[in-house]
Amino acid sequence: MNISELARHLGVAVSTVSRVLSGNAEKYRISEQTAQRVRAAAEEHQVVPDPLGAGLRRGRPGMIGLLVPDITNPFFSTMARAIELRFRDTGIAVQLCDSAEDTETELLLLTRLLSRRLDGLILAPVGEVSDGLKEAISSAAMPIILLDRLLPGIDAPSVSLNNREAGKLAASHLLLAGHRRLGCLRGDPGAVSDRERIEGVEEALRENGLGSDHLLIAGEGYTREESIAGAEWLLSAPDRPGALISLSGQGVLGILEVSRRLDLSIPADLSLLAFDEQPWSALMQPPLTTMAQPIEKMAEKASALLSSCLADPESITAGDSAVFEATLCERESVARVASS
Amino acid sequence: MNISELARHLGVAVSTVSRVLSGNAEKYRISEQTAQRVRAAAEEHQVVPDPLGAGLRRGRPGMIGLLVPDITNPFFSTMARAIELRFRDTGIAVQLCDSAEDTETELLLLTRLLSRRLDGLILAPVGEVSDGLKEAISSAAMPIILLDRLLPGIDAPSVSLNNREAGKLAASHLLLAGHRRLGCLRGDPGAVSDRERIEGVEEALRENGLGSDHLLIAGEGYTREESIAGAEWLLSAPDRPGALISLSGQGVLGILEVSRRLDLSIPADLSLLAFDEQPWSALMQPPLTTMAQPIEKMAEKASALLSSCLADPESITAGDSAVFEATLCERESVARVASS
DNA sequence: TTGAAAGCGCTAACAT
DNA sequence: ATGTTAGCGCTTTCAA
Repeated sequence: MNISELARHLGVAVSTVSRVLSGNAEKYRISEQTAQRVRAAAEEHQVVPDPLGAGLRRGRPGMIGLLVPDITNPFFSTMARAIELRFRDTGIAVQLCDSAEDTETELLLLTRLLSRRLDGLILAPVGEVSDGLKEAISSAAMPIILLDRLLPGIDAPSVSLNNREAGKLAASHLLLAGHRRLGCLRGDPGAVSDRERIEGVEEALRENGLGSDHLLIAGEGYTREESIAGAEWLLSAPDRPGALISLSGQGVLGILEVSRRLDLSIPADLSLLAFDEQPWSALMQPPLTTMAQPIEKMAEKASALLSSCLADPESITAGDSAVFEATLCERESVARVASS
Repeated sequence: MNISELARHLGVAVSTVSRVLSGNAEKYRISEQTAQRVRAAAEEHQVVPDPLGAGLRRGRPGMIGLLVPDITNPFFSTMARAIELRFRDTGIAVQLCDSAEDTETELLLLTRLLSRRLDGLILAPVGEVSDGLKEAISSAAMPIILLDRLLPGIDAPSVSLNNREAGKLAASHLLLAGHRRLGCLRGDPGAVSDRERIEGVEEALRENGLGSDHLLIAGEGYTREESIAGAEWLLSAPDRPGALISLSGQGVLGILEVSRRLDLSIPADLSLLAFDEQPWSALMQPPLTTMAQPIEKMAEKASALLSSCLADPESITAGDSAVFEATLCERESVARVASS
């Protein structure tokens, strides 16, 4: 049953029912008596205004899009949950899309999402900027919030980590422990976030009077195979780094697998610091030292930014972007060594 | 720009544009020339039929709902990804909802999803059946596929694991290794899936001439705290089991944490077998013996069932439900002991 | 305080 | 092979 039928059933006008069920009874000064009657009948017959009709009329479907590179990554699934929860109360649904860390898929999905005339979009991009992506985002008819990995040259409100500082913090921790040769396993070589983290690492090295010849970088992607390949390269280098930083949450698994294969003991032979705190981080042997991101807070902030845009599209600009700080979780995968 | 404007722009009827852009050019014998012209113009002006209008007219929004208990659980996020991918090509979007393993939230979300008049719904329930849930599902106006945790008394097509057999397989493995006292850490005590797994365990015990006094069961939920509490109870029992089965993917983390705290070494002091293969399972110390579920295949099957329902609601009944088998991944967390 | 009616963008039945 | 048009369910302006 839809609201017109309900209206006929009650002998009132559709508009009255609409006003009551959309919570505008007060605004239109519907008599308390009528309102009650409508609500009761709606309850009884399980009548809810069809979002399709309402959306069409309003010009907004009451739905936002969420495009992430990998919902399987705890980082993004945690965000997805927080975002859905946050918008639930507003009566706004979340449409999920997963680009599988692939830029082409990402562009395809983004285009579709944009053509769906959603209320807005939270985009956690793969990280590489193409002309197509730039074009799509800048010509978008809906508010877009960038999440996690920013896109240089794209001017949109965003929520991200202070990657440079996080990288610096990580490297400093390793340097302070006496390490002098560092290795970084990154995810996507094109992603700014990883690049910024590496810049932070380099800055820490510099402050310790060390040049970039003390830093090895590898990694061509986020998959298990790519992580393993990168880790292999790092750990079989002639002058093997004594400490590794995994710049992505998944990368550390590759490092662990390879170090086991090469019979390198952590932290005796190799110190390890991994970005992203995971449920299993503390349960590894040894427990992993990690850089934790305030995932929920970031998701919350992204949701808040988008909410503001929905209320008033002009209220938020790229200037309102938020940057969060990572925190070091010291455990036992980093060993103190005599600095040579 | 919408299709009416485009039609005016081209000097053709809206219906023509509609027919071309909905891929029905052939069916309506639109001339190739006109079709080309429309397609080109649509491309140029980035015109896509508004799903809201189309959905309203068709009576279907071109969207399915996906309600999971915890998108943060790799089991469900992997499924979510597979499902979204599968429906992407059909042009059907996926609305994500997370019930946070809470039955009340679940019912609320389910009610909302049902009132959204979606094309269909894939429901991975928390596991407990309430009257409200039963009522909601049976009176639903859209096809619903149950995923993973079934609901007794609810007659809907479903995709699940052969939990009984999986439980039996797990227990047999432990018994064959010489263990005689087993412990199970379950998630939700109300969920059938866990109950069936436990039945399988009991069956294996029985076949080995052992009564249920050889089995300890604990666990009140899926959170870290609940897992730890359950593990603590199991491991501090007077006659502590020599082998534990984690019935949920997360539970094993609780067991690991508690066994470490109690200074129990795995597998020397305690054998461990965990349901669900995780990216980190093989990288634990020792590598974990697990029961792997064919997640992608299950997601694929659920999608296929729902697709069939969308094509013809009558084509699928509860009888078409699919049951998958788990496979044992033998690693090193189970020790062979002298059976007493 | 409530009702009538227009129209959101689209598709499909009907008309030509 | 294409055009005309009704109407999907709703909200909101205008009228009373």
